[in-house]
Amino acid sequence: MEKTLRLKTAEIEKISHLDYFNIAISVDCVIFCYHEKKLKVLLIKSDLEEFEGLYSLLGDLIRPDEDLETASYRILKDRTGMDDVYLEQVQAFGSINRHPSGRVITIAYYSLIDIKHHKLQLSHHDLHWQPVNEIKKMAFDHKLILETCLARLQQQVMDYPIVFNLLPEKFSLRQLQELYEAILGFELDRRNFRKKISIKDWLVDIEEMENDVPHRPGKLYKLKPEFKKKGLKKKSISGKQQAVS
Amino acid sequence: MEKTLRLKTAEIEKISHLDYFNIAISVDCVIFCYHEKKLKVLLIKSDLEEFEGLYSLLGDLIRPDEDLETASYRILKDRTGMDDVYLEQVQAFGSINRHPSGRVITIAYYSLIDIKHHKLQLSHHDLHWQPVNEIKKMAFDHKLILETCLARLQQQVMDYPIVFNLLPEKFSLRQLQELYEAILGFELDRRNFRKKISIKDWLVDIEEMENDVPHRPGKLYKLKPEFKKKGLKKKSISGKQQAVS
DNA sequence: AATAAATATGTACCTACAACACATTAAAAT
DNA sequence: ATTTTAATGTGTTGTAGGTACATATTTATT
Repeated sequence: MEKTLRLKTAEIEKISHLDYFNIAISVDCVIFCYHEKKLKVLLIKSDLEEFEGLYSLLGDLIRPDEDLETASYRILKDRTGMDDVYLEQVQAFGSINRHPSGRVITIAYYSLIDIKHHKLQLSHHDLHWQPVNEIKKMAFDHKLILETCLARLQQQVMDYPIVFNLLPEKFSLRQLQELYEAILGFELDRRNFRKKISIKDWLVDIEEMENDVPHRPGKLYKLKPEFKKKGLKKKSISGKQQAVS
Repeated sequence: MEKTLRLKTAEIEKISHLDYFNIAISVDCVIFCYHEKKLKVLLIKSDLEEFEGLYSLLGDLIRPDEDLETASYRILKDRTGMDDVYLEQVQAFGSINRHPSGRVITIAYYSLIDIKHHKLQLSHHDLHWQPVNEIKKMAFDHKLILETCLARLQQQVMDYPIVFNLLPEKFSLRQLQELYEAILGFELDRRNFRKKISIKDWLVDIEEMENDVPHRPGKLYKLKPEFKKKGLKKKSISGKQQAVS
């Protein structure tokens, strides 16, 4: 930041039309949902001719009056009508030629939304929920961004209670396990999964049973209220507290 | 990226002097070293009047012809003369008012360098190695950035062989443990630490002994060659492979 | 030769995880 | 009404790793 440090406001204005400011900054959102037992991502058809027929993530340039999170939430709100969701920054992507029309550095976020709570104008906007494991090619470097965000989600999913946006209020352990399998991409042992989850102490047994299943109904659970919404707590290292200052 | 998507090059030029491009992008590097049994960070005295007397991280605006990593390595090279180091992106910081002179979004990297291998012009440039646990206030939001990067380093240090840049080629297990304690901020049990490290299988016993210590000398070790330089491998989840496509 | 201080290694206990088996319940089929 | 089916719910065992803790060994110092 040294060079920037030395700039007074007047100087900033002087160079603001120079090359340094010919870099645009965007936010791209990997919006996950869970539908038909699959993990899906919200995509939009690219209308850049370079990427004809390909889909891209939802994103937009950052506006001067909004910070990064605000920009991400704006995109989410615009596209899904929802803003009460889990959202996390993953990484910045800044290869020189990642955007064919100019230099654009993008900051990737992922979020998890309940497909039932939102009203998409899917018909209007070339918007499309695509199962993640069926995606082959995407516009820009968005395939890489998607994979990076998915990997991050997979890392966090067992440690933090973040996926409950993707399920209805009340759910069975089977539903939860199927969701985890969709996210992780492999099958889990039912007994071990239940043990793992019960140790976490994230759920409340609400003393109700499934009633719409064609077999023995399972118990229904809710996420404990203290974990609702943005429930990311950092794990402590080695059981002890770290100290910075 | 929808808006960006729709831009042709000509359109980009048209709006390139508008507000959207009045955001500057920088890279800030948290450069760690290990010296006198302390974890230290390379800082530079701020000469912004708003931050008189405070230090800031080393950073610079990103140039149009370089990607994010290149910019980080440039800063490292300029400031320390070294480019053969571990470097990792941590997070972007983009609060609206984080920079008093204008809108600057910054992408934070951290790196680990061996203080003995570099030639700083400490006297010239107001550069200064500051122990991390003695830092109280910094310019901009750099205290937050530092803490975020330190937390990331602390997360990774036990899982990946990344800290060996900070030690001489040959080192004893005691030296290594002291380094870990400096990074983590708390003491470790000697016997358990040695066990943990030996399980990792990162080190080679080079059949030499310390000879400059005023007590019983310990064995010396080297990092296995396959982990030299940038040795970050992602751990698999739950022992199985993930699949995206 | 005795002392001090650090190295080097080992044990016991507990927790977590993976692989695996069996009894129970409710719906569906006979 | 009884049997069958398919899922739920709960164990057990073996293994690996983590934490707490003790003892013997080696070198320099006194």
